Amino acid sequence: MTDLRPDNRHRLVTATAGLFLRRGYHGTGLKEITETSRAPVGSLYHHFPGGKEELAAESLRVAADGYEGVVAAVIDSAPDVASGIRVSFAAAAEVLRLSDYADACPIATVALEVASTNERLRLVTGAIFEGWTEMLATRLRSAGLDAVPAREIALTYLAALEGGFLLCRAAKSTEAMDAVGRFVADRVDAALAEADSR
Amino acid sequence: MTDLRPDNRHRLVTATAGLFLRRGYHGTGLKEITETSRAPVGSLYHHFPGGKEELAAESLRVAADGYEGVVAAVIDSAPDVASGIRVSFAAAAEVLRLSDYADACPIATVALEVASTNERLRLVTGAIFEGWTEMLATRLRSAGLDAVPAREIALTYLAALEGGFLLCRAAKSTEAMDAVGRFVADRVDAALAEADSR
DNA sequence: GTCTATAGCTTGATAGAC
DNA sequence: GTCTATCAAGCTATAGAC
Repeated sequence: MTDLRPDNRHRLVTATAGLFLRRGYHGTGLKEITETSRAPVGSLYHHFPGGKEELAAESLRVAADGYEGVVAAVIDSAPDVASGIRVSFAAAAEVLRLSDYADACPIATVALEVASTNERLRLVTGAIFEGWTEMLATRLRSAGLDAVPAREIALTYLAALEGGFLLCRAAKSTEAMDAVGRFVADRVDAALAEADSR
Repeated sequence: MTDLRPDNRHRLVTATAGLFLRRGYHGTGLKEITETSRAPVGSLYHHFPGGKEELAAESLRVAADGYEGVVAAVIDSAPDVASGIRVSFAAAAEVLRLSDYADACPIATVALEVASTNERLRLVTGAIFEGWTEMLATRLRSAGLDAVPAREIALTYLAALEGGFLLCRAAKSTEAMDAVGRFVADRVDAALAEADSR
């Protein structure tokens, strides 16, 4: 997990993303960031003149790109979208269990923290969720759904996954993720069956 | 919104709950809490010897009880559970819009912040979500569902609502809540229809 | 029980040598 | 670009008068 690259800027970004995942925005101090990335404070302010906020914006975007890539790969490696979605929920539950319920969405905690207090970061998180939704909607359209139901199901998938992460972390149990996974995958099956029958 | 009771302890709790809603746990300082509740620091530590953590635990429980009461009242005032659930999603979207996307779940932000960093508060948030799930499952059982599907749908309802809050706040749009509301309510309709036909 | 003052530490940010 | 020293302001918590 530790970044060994001799590149302060890169290590600052990955360390920040990792700390946000478990501690959130206000729970992560610059001291902790510079310590775990082994970069001096001056280096942080050289690469990110906007300070913590600017570093946070870039870290969120990088973490989001990585997460989107992983989810897309999981879905695309399945024989069809519906089973890909089913597998992605199972994988989310498995990662939660293996990480003692720490590794969940790299954006959600910060998104809630900044939603009403930091407009710049709120826009960053909004754009990330919009990008994820579009990634999913694209795959559902490729499977035969019209644009409107594809977007609706994509939003429902994402909301269910995020709500599942929240309930599972609070309970230290994967029961909620298992329940929402079944629900969403069944819905996708039904929507695709209906589209095929036309 | 401001509490006018001449009771320091009570005002501390309600002020804390209100601040957590918009700023989260680490984003809320004791200074802000004592200022908005017009209670001195000494009074805080007299009533809550455990400091911020103990005050937070009680504030979360009080806010959760209030929220559960409102949701239960909304659902119970509808002619049946399915339409009650439909109305509750519409009400959540309406409150979001009216509050400029600030008034959402009073627990979620803190729950994510503490999930991997504060075991005592994590247990408090876990118990709250469990209580809400049971409140919903009870109503679904009363409507005719068996215990297992009732619990599954209750968990899905809650996860969808929480995920909807997250996406709506980040986007400053109710699109996600509208989408998940339709999906969950339709699913409840289907489950109840199947139970009735037996 | 109420309240003020303040300790002790950490925070985000800056200045300036190298 | 890198790094250290340091700042002012914030934090949580405590002491002790009333």
